[in-house]
Amino acid sequence: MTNYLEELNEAQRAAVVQKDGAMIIIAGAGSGKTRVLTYRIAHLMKQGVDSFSILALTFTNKAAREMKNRIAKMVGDSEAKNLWMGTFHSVFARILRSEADKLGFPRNFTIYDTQDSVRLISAIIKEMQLDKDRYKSKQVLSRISSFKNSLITVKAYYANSELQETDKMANRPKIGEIYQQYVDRCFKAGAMDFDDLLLRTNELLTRFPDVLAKYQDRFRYIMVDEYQDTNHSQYLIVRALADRFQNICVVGDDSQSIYAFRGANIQNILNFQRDYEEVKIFKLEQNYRSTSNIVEAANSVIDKNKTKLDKEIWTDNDKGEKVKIMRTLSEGEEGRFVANSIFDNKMNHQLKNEDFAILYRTNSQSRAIEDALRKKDITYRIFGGLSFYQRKEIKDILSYLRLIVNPNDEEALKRVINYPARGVGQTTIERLSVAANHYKKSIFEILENIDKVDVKINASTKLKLHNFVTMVKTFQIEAETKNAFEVADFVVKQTKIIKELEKDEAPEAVSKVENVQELLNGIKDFIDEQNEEKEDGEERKTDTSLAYFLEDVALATDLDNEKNKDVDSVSLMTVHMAKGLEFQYVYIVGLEENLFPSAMSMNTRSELEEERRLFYVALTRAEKQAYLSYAHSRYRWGKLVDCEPSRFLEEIDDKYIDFMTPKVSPNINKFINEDIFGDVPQDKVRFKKPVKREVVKPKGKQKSIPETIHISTPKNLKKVSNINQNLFDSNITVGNVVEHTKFGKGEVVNLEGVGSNKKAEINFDSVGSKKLLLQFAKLKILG
DNA sequence: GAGTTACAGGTTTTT
DNA sequence: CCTGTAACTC
Repeated sequence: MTNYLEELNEAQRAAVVQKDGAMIIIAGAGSGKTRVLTYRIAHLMKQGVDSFSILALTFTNKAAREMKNRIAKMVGDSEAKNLWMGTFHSVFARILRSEADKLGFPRNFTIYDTQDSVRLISAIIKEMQLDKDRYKSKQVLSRISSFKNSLITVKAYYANSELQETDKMANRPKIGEIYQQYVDRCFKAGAMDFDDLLLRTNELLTRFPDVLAKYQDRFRYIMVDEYQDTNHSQYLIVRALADRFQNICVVGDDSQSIYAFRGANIQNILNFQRDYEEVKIFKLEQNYRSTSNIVEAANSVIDKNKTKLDKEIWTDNDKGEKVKIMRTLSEGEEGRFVANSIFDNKMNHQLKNEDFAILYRTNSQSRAIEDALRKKDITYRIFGGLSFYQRKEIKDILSYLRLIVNPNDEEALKRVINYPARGVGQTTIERLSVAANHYKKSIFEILENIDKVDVKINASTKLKLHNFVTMVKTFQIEAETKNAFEVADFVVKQTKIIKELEKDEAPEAVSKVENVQELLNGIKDFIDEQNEEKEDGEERKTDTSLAYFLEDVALATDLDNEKNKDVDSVSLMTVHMAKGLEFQYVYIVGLEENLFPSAMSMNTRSELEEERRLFYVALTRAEKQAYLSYAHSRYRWGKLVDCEPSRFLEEIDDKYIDFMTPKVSPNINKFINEDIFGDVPQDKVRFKKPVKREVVKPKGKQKSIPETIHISTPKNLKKVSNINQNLFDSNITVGNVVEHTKFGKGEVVNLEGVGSNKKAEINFDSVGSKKLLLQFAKLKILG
């Protein structure tokens, strides 16, 4: 091991060598926080601290993995392996598994994801015959979630008249009852939701002093990364565990606290000094990541926040280019600007795709960007959004696997009891659910005893249910001797899910089959990894591999997904997902009022300050250059809305920014084609009667854009649609790969005719060659 | 009970 | 825009 301490600056080194006691590291963006954390852990071990007694809690599993790898390089694989490292959720899920029986949960408890929770709450609301418009399941869940994060149990809720009053005033007096039902049903199903993983850990540590003592004794050195984003529940866990030895090191940056919406409490970091004795404070204020223009620009924005810890971020780095701001007319133009700019920068500076990131506030913004990147042939990768494991076809199979591990898992059961269809309808499920509540058993237990319980179900349905139970039991027997991959493969074959998917002739169905295949491959990879670890001496039973896999899946983030990692691509993600990452060139798009800052978060000062921190996080991801863009109009729910530039743009000190002038195409037709109609969905245009098309007059200097563009007056509305269609489709050339709503993918092999008679001969993968009138065919150009 | 269609309604952000 | 659900038919 080289002399790693010399690689650190003074402040960093001081933090690394501080061994005992409570300490807080205030780490500004790009100040080498990860390095300090990893070196500190390695340093502890070098000083003789047992690796088994170090607990490091990170924000993502990816961060934990990377840190572990870096430490392994310093202290060796076998030692690094013993470290307890991971997210709060994954570390305490592991601990809860081994202690589950104390809380009355089975060891193989299921982890409900948000979708499972929402479905369960919907079911409860329905069963209680409440008005589902007044009790919106998502809102109810988030209310319950906030209770749990504040450690307010059902009992505590009923003891708190203020909370009940709030719900009464909001016209939702039954929240407590729903909460009660929800907790009961989760318990009966042997399931914990995300919040339970923390809440139940608190319960475990409070109710069982011996368990608390055990883990206090084990974790003699505790580190928490991204402390500013911990919620009350997490805060209490940390405090309980650290109470005995008080060797607690928290790292964070109050300026980067962006998770208040899920219960994060910024006070945790602001008050840390009050919670422990003799807290040592370290401030990492030198930024190594970004140019000084970026650092200063970011500072000038975050200065507008009132609530913050005192610190001064500075850098020795070059000035670099100023932060560039680009105004565009539409989201389509914004996309093209980004794509062109990436293309140019790649050429001019010999960069790879992976040097670029495009960040946005909401996932739905990715679409326009994707289209533009595809047209420019720039490979990209989207992080977040609907994750692979949340897709219907995947969740269905996972539900079967979940049932094998835990047949009481009610949400899994309800998903698959009639998929593929086996004649068990809604009424049957409702009756079973009523019976289950009545007997205080799970639905599966009712099914097992279907002949002994009093439930109005006819004989033929009973037989079907019986067969279903037998099938699940067969799977369980398989799982006793086979590994997760073999079991999953068996399940897919037995249930004939692939055949079911193939019945569907829509083009999306093909990719569903592929996804199922991919899931199986993923399970196989997982098994291989497990086996590798086992060879290294770690014990792990094969028969639990399925349970482990499911846990992994439940707690994995999209960032953890290693798939396609090696393909050089531009990264697209929300600003939230980008926290902790860095890129040479960063594009932050959609800087408009009501979008960023979000319309939902402008009501209070603290909400707005969080949005501002979010913007700060976005800006400080950039190493060399940051581009900010906004559009004058954008489609929201299929409707064109006008936008105003974000207030955050004005908040940046002028010294650090440069306004870019949009390129104006000399060819006015091209302009019409691309900028007015290029990104308009056809069915919307039809109702807009664009006889005379007003073009928004851009503010500020703008060269030769005419104020009004005339288009030959159409005879009727249908014609309008055709004109647009032609403009739209005229981009198609021979060799293009296109997608048709019915026939799927195909290649354009020939074009003939003009105007509305223009036809394309397309060789479709699925149905072979077809000639289609472009006027009618809805084609999407893929490349 | 299954399958199809029509329609409402919903978007921040995620473990 | 997309998804989930209600209504309707077989």
